[in-house]
Amino acid sequence: MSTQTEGQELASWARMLADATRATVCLALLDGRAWTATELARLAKVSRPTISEHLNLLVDGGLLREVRQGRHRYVQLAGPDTAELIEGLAALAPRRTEVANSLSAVSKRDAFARARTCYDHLAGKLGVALADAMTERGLLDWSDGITLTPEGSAWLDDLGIVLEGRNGRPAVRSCLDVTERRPHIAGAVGAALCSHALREGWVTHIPGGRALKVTGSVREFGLGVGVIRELQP
Amino acid sequence: MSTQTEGQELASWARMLADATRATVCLALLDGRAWTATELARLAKVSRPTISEHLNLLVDGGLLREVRQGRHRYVQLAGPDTAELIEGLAALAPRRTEVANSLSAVSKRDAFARARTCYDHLAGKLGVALADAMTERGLLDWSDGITLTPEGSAWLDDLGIVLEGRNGRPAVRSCLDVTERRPHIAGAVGAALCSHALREGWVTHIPGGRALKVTGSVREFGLGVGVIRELQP
DNA sequence: CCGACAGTTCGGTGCCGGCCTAACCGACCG
DNA sequence: CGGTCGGTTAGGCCGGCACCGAACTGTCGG
Repeated sequence: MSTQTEGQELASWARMLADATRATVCLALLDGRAWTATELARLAKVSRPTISEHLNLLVDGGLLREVRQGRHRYVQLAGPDTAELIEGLAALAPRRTEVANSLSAVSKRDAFARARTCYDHLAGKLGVALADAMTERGLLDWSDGITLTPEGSAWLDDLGIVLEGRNGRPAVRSCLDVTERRPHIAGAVGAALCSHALREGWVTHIPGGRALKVTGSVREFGLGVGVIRELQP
Repeated sequence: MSTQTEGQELASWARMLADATRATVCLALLDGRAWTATELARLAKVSRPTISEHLNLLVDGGLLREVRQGRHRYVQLAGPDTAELIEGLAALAPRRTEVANSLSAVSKRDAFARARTCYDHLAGKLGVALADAMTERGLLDWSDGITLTPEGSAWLDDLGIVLEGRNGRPAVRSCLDVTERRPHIAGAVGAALCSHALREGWVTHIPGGRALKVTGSVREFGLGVGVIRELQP
């Protein structure tokens, strides 16, 4: 366990993200969807052979998981833990001041900050507000890590939410929000809440990104009207 | 805020750690001390010109801070936040199964797991046990992030611990323990507790690493005898 | 002053890795 | 079956960068 061999491992791991193309891919994959190789090539503005090599590297490194279907190679983050890892890093990495000049860029960024998906759960002001509301109503217990209280479980039942097959995944996990810098809800419950909200139409995807449009129905989540107003343009 | 430019930033940041030599340096610096360039060159087994370039890169990148004194160039982690970042990454990076074969390696690793410093605070079983004990006695409040309760502040006073000049640093912060995978206490309080324990001789450095020798006096921290016995060889 | 020592600058070398084009394989589709 | 399209393989190019030795700057101690 010399510092040197440790260094080797840390470095070889960091190298996976130390390339602009690969980093772009991983960031894109944070939307939780499976992308095809060509889609990613177009996104990262490189040729298909190039993206192919990068994907090999990331899959071999265990960061990505792939599914071959016919002539397509679908690739996605290896799992929730991997997603958390990328998320965390992106949140930690010192952010250079980003200048949003054009009007459309500004509104886009605002929408992103208001509400979006983060891998498979809700994030942005919406995600943080949801976590706050749940805490306030005694649905979450933060005393030791973070857990769902009995009231929390009952609440999920009321909403008709069932946690489907989570193999060993923690029911609820906190995840540092990239824009808010405060925790929001991840884990199996986070995923279930997100898919429920989408299924019920409480939030809908804004095409071309991870940003979400928030409807008044999110009050079903126990959010106050004032909060909800802030989540809308 | 395109995914592409984000990728650039994440990548350029990750590149700092994507070299075995630089990673080794950062890991070594986790002990919180300031090292000279030559020491690091010897540790990483590279020439002095080479280490000089690496240090330039890390300092420019904001990961390291340097102090020039006479003909020496002392370098250390830029700050607590940077240390947390490296720590976090090292904890997250998938660990290959490390085989400790020799007897001395085993006992070394055990000592490291039992008690050590982590940047400027206590870690290992000791760190986690301390956090547990403080929580149990109502000195810490985990309901919103983590804070010191009034009882906690009083306890610090009793021990004669004063928090010196912490410019904007959170009083108490939780930090994921690399070996235990459970939180221990960092932040200004963590640093104060650590330096107090060292000053009082409750723990002492085992030469040649970050590992600590634990004496019975740590009961002053409110640890049970059973716990303390586990912390000793 | 004159060595000894810490660190840097400079030039040069070698290699690795990211990228491309061209050619190929295999799946799907009329 | 022939065309199209997604993906991979092969080969070659280029740039960057990690490294070193040698020479230089600057500091400290006799």
